[in-house]
Amino acid sequence: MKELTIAGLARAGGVGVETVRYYQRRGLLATPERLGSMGHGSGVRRYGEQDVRRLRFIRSAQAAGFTLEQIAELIALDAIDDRTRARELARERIAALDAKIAEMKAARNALSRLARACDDASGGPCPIVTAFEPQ
Amino acid sequence: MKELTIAGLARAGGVGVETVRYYQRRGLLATPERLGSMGHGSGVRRYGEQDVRRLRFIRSAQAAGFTLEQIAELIALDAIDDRTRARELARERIAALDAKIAEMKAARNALSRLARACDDASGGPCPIVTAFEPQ
DNA sequence: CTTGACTCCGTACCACGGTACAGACCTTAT
DNA sequence: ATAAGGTCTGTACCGTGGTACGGAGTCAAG
Repeated sequence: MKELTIAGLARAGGVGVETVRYYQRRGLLATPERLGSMGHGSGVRRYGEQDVRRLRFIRSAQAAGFTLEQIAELIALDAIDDRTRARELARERIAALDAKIAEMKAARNALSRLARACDDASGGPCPIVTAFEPQ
Repeated sequence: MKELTIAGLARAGGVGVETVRYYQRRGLLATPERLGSMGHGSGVRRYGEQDVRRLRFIRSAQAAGFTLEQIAELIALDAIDDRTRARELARERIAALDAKIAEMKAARNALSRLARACDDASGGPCPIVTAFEPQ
């Protein structure tokens, strides 16, 4: 069941070994017992499917704009099944995401205008600094 | 023409005074001469429309995901009217923006699904940690 | 002509999310 | 049995974009 070393876990999650350790320090990933032929305290830690899923969840939640602290909270909420708070966090994130998406679309259009202005008026001016002005 | 003090400029740009100074240190904003009744070197710096526009440009460009270093480059390009490089930067940013927008929309939908799943199945499980898994 | 607010300048510090060692230990292949 | 290469722990450091602070100077109103 637990066959991966930390490097395998990191690879499966698309992160570096140091990042896995960092997440452990932050309490986002468990730190299993070291187990080896020499009994307690020696040997190497092993990781399994659960850990890979957890790691991938962290990355996805990050992509959704959650901070590591919020992700820690989500994981804790999942453990105790606190749906009310989870919904609250999700809805807050959705609102923030919607705002950010709108902002980025506006920026995208401003840039598009800039590029077109540069292409078109091959003799005229290309005022970069005004490219973001409203209309 | 130049009537604003640094606090006025900061207010006009929606940032703090310390942020204006930081941008000056980074070379994004000019640092006009101090001028006062006591001649050279004394007095207070004054800012005008140009500075306000520049400051607003910086904020917009930031919203578009440019780093302060890239913004410095854009400003320099504007000064020397290097349209080729400006177009290049704009197109790179547009591509990055499109990718990011798509990613955020996906995240938004995943969260939306999660919230609905929580609302609906009032008796079943609310698996937050699985909400981001593919499909 | 003082008082209070603002400016200037330098330097220090902050959060965030890692990344990079060093030095000891463990495991595996040869 | 040994050498190569991965692991473990602790601590230090990094880039980005600010934010805070101390002490001196300056300005504007009363």
